[in-house]
Amino acid sequence: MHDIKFIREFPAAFDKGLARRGLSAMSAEILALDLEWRTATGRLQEMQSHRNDASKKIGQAKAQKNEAEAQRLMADVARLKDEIPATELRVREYEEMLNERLSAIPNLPAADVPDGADESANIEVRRVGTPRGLNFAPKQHFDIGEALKLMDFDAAAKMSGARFVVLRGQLARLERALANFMLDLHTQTFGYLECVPPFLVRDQAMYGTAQLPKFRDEQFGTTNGYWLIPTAEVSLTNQVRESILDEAQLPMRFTAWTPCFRSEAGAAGKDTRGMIRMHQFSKVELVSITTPEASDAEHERMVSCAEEILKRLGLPFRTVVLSTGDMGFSARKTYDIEVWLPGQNAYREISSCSNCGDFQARRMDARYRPGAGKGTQFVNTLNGSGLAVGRTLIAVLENYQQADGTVTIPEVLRPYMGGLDTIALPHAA
RNA sequence: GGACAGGUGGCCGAGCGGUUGAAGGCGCACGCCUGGAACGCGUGUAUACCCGAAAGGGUAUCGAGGGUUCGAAUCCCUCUCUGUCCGCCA
Repeated sequence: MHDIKFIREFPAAFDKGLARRGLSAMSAEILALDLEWRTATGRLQEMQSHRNDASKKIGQAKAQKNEAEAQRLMADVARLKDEIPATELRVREYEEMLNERLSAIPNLPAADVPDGADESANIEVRRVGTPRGLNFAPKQHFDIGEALKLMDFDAAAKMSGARFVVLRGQLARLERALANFMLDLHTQTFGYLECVPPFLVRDQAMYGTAQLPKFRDEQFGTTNGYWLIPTAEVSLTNQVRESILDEAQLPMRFTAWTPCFRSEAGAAGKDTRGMIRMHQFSKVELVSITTPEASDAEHERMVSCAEEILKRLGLPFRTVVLSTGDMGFSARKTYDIEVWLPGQNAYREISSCSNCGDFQARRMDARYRPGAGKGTQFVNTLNGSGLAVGRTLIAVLENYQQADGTVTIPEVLRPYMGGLDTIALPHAA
């Protein structure tokens, strides 16, 4: 949500930010609406003031048993009875129009975000690790998984249709091992607080992190008003909604391993084979709540926490900063981490870390009290995958595949796999 | 699902339809006191929005939304959340 005061004060800067996102100028239209609202509000408050004044005097007159004076005042104020509700209604209508308008506008990009229309303008900031040379033709993860009889798309399709999978045996365990490894690193080394949050949330939570109102089609909802979270960002970030924190409590760092549900509307035909793009997948999420001053540094830190997972797993990756045209709705700046997939001979997104500034905080009404000075300020919120577990599993399969169809388990995961060092066909020994 | 009991400021806790933004306490801030502290004393301590250069003024907010009234924290209705007990249940 945008700050109407900022738009009033710096309309040109606001429009310029929109232009960088490829959007047309909106400040004039918004400010016209704002002026209507302020005019109506002024009028309403004048009438209310008048009424309050008269009511007070009526009270005094009655206390003094001056019934005639009371009657006179009551008649005087009677006409406000019609006007006040009508004006109230008008104020509310303007307010709603303004909110509707503002809540559908994406966050403005940070100054150091590269301009561009789409992902082709993204800029690689670093590349870590080198793809291991394979002396055979690398297979894609689904071929590896199906050959091992541990990844079953057909069984999943029979009960749930496309974009679902069943993992079994050591692959099911690998998923759990990856999540545990990630959680342990984030909690024990990086100081994130592990959470088990709700997977079903109400409208206002989805509105707070800005999945609503604009991205309703991409969500799964229940028949009785809940939404399945598309990411734990929603539940983790909304923990601080409608609250006023002490500056000393910041930064707050949360992590959670949760399932994520996405309808993938608009992704028809994309990544139809394999488990790159599922309706349901699991992810270890990172969320930070900080002061505005600290959020840029926290953003860098968060990216490095996510990267550390890949480093320890020995998976090659590159980190890119998204261009204005490729960023998500709430972000003012986003880094994507892309992991190397030999089977696809490509880097594919495995994490996305965004600094949302105070954009979500305004929607959630999440504030803090600065240690020095009076009043309250909106917190900054950041979120990032650390990492998408399903895609990490894919990356392990493809990068650690052997010519004989087996998969070596990365050293750091072996303690989580009961000491196992290789995934092979069951009963194949 | 059934039956009760409740939601008041950072926290606890009063509150008769009229000068209550809201007693009292705690906490916090500043000042006095002190060698320094505690104690004590004094003063001050909500949020959002509107008008204003500022000083300041105004409006709204006692879970939410409606209603009654000249006037609602207080009365009525609906919803919601929390607690307790019963039932059911992983």
